[in-house]
Amino acid sequence: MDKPRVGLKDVARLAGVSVKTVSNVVNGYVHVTPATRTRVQAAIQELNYRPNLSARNLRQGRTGIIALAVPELDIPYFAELAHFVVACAEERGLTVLIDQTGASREREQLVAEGFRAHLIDGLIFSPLALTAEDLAARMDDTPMVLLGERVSEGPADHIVVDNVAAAREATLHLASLGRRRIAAIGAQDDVAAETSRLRLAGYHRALEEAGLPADDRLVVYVEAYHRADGARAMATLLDAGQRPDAVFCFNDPLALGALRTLLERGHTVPGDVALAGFDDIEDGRYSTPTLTTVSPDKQAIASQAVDLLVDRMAKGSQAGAREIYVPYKLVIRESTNG
Amino acid sequence: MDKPRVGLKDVARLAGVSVKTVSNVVNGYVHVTPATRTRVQAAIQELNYRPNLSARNLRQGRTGIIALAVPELDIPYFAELAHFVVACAEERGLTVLIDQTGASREREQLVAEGFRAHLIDGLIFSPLALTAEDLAARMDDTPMVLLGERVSEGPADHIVVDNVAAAREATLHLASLGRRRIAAIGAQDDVAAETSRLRLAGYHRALEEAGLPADDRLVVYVEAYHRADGARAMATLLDAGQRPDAVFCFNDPLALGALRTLLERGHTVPGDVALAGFDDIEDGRYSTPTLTTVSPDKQAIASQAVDLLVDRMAKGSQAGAREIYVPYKLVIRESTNG
DNA sequence: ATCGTTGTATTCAACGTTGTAAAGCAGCTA
DNA sequence: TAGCTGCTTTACAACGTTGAATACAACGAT
Repeated sequence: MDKPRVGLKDVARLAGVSVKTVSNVVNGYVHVTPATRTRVQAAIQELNYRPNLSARNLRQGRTGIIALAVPELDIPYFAELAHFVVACAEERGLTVLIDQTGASREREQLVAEGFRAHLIDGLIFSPLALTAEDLAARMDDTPMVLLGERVSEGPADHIVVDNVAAAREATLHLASLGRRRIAAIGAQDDVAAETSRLRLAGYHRALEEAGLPADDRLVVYVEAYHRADGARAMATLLDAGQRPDAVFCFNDPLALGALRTLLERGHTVPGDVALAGFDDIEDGRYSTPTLTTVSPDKQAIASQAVDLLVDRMAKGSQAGAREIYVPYKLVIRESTNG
Repeated sequence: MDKPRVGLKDVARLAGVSVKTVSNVVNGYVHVTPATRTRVQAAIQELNYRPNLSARNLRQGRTGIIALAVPELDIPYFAELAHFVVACAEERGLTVLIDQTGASREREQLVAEGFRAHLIDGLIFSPLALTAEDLAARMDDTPMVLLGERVSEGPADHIVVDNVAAAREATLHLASLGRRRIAAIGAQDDVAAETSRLRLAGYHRALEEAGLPADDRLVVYVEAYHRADGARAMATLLDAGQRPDAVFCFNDPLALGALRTLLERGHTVPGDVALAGFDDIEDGRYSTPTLTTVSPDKQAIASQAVDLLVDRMAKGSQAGAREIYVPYKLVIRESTNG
């Protein structure tokens, strides 16, 4: 009951040809007699031969595997993104291996350092905790595409959503409803929290443009971007007697958490408080009320990322760092339009 | 600007030792002089050497990679499961590669056929569309653990939640609230939809035990298990004038979709209609009302799956097919307990 | 002095694959 | 028949790694 471990060699012996001929058949090389081809294929069938990818990769120096490193798979945004990335990669004959960094700086450094070196041909990386220096100090030369803010001057490509503009647009939308006490949930202390900073900047810019005063008490800091954090943040606001008449949350789970707290305490949405989120995850399309949100084109993010990566894997580090802006749109739903 | 491609050879040359010695250092072999070890490590550092996993794997016949094949990553249940599997696998030094089958029979067959053969050491597979025959006909001998119903007599291990018992318990809970017209959303026509069948069986058993008549008009069939399907199913029920006073949905997204339709049409939950789901995804913990649901121990599912797989990868196909029941509990929240 | 023993380092071959170069073998033309 | 051409097939080496076998000291015990 041991493993036969069939290789080209075995197929070759059975078909009465050389190893290379079998290899040629497997790879669809043109100049093979139909007769030979048939015979070889029969042998392959009979032995249930499968090419050994490790060997092939060793020979070719490529593995056909790319890694996608995200903070957590159970954050819907990343799950949806992963879904698209896996699909895009497959179209291009690539396999995706998923790393969860848990948003820990240590794990992210490991990823950037290339601890998967030689196993992956490229890396799509959505760092959260990594600083610009961390990324700049990267030694590994595996091609990499970064998702999210441009945090480094290194030679890595970036796929970016214009967070400032999007946050501004969402906040202006709230202001356009006549709301004057517009809160923000999702600010972060962390030096590395670039995304948070940009969305906050957009929020502030919008307030200014709308002629509204910026009130620090309406900006709530959070640890993470889960529903629990949003719920807690909203509770903090309310407990402090700072009931806003609108809230811009820096992502959808935060908004859904905030929504929960509001409804739980008897406030109406959007009546008492209008609510907007960011990311357009599926949950927000079926919550009650449905959630107004900034909808980045995730399909575009995924396909651009894969395209850029494939390009860089092919050409080596020829091109300088590219930065690609992916479109987004503000989707207005019930939570601001009851 | 070409790739230096450093290997043991280069490190060896720089350190002035043999290739094998470097290999020994890398692998932490005991009998190496501290002096030599230091020298080699310095060389490794200087050249930024990384072991080539393809080569190592070729040599050892193992890759350290396992695959997790699930229908879709953007179904929260699978995303959460993937999260745990990736984490468990990592603890055991394994890397996870994720395949999305899209619940297509064709893709699932491909996975079962082992199109990743020689790339993965094992497979954790959550099939949806595959029939028992498909699985029985599997040629590939990569160790495999199946998640979900036992659909085959083959030599594969199964991790199972007692769907009948869980569905029965959820339905009985609804009955215990005094509800008499209890609907079910999530039945499926597909021959392969074993899970759906079992949950339906549990539902029927509960009705019987509670002395309630089974009414076919209260059982709604769905295409898939997304929120959209649940919303549509609920609309169908209501449009047919069959307003139930409780609904057991075969998973949480269905329930959340149904909830959306109910609220949209002005029905109260749980006042008019009590609602229970299955899977305990995060969304249900923050919806309004929060969702009563069957909560399978996902952490246990993941760790058991990885354990079983590791075991089988080690021992070859010694043991017969094992079947492991994972605990679940009914979590009662607002949607049945307003 | 000889023999093991132990610790350290090396050589060799092999894992399964494919690129390169070249050989074999037709069917031609001259 | 010799020489050419184009198709088909082959032998060989190499990718980077590690297990097995082995060489070489240095050591204590006989």
